[in-house]
Amino acid sequence: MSGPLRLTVDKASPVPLYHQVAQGLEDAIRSGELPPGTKLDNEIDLANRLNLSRPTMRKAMDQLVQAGLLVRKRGVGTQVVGSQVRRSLELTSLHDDLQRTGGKPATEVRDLARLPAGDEIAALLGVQPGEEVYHVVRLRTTDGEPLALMENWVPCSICELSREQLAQDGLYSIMRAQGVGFQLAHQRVGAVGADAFQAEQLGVEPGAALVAMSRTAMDDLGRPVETGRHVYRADKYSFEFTLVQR
Amino acid sequence: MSGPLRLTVDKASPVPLYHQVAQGLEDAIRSGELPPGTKLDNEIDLANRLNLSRPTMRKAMDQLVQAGLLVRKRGVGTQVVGSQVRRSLELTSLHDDLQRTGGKPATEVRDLARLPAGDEIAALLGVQPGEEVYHVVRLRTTDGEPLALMENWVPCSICELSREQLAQDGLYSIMRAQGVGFQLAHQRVGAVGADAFQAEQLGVEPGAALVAMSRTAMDDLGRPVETGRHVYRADKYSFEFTLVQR
DNA sequence: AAGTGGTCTAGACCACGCG
DNA sequence: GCGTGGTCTAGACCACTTC
Repeated sequence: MSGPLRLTVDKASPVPLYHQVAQGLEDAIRSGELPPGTKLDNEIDLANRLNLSRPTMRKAMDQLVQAGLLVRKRGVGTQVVGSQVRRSLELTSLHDDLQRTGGKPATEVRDLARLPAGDEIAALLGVQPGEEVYHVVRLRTTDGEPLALMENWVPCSICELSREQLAQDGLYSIMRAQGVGFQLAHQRVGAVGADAFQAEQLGVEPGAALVAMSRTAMDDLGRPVETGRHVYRADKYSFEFTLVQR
Repeated sequence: MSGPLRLTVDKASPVPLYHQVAQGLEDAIRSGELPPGTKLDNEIDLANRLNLSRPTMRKAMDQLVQAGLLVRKRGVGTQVVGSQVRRSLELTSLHDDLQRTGGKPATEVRDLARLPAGDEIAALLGVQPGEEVYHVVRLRTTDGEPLALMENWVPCSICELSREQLAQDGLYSIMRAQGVGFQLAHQRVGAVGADAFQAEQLGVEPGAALVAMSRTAMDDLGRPVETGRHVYRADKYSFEFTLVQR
């Protein structure tokens, strides 16, 4: 591909240039304008054509390599990954994981309580055992079908939670609106057989396989602000991601 | 932390400077020399102290931010993430995922055959239906305990496989030794109830929850070179990873 | 106002793959 | 040998946070 590749950047925009370029390239790839296997022009030409410096151009391409859309090879060039399986699984969203499934999501609050943290939860949240934490249990449904049972703990010192908000807004939205700046999260994904309560809530047989996820999220100072354990119906949910060789 | 932080770089080494710095910082963090919550000096001072340019210093720190070890905040500074849960789960290894569990891993080859690709496998591998592919079934054990049942497909045109090699070396090692350069992989992780064969092989009850993983790996030209479906005993295996807000 | 990270530039040299 | 990506430099200006 040495063709035109209509792509423009707005140097006056507050959006970083490398981000504009990355977005434009990603759109071109996902739209099929740059089909799988297409060879891109070299970095310097591309940079010149957009009136950018090479480091800026490279930073844009770095993002797409990281996302698994481009493949670079020294001495050869850069190509669009040759596969249909590309999909959009960046793993970067710290928002609720369920947005992308389509359908009509709804959340029912099964429990909301303030209670003293047990040893395990206290350790995960980096607070003293006995310090008050919120305990939240929610059932997530799409189109009326149960999808996930979510149990979360949040230190009461960090924000305020109410049933009304939780039914509407998602835990992360509520916390973010109160000034909690999420930065990173550690996750563990496995499988577990449904216990009686989980089976009843999710509408499956006891012992049925469920996807189990534990997560601890941290704010911009690197301190834990939320931890949770979710179980998902295995027939309706799985985690997807892209690994990149570094 | 404005202390010395003994950290040196070797400008003559073939190892990139930013990688040396990232490695040194990571070691200092994991060893406890830089405890959770420690505030680092600013980027310019650090760069000067190591006789590096700021972009190089930043690139090193970028890696650790990406790995979830550091947290940056504009106008404030950079800190070591405040949590014990840090762990070493970069998700970067395209090697077999099982190395890190310790124990004595062993692999038994349950099947190795050349057969024409079905529609689904052909689509995943980007070959014509009916083209010959290897079908590999292996059982992975640690300390004699079954851990995973692995089923893989590889186009015969890409490399040669034998039972002897497979019992010894791991699929990826064999393929890499024959010039296949892995670059990225798409993975999907979920849960599934064990069928009769899986239950027998893994030593669990039929219907027991298993961790299910599907993966398609691609070479440096972005073409699929391997696809597989693995099931793991849920009590012995889970996937861990770190999400970073971008 | 001062200090921090976020972005960007315009060069440079090197290592690698290929013809 | 040539073209490619990989690395590195020495600056610059801006946006944001804190005091």
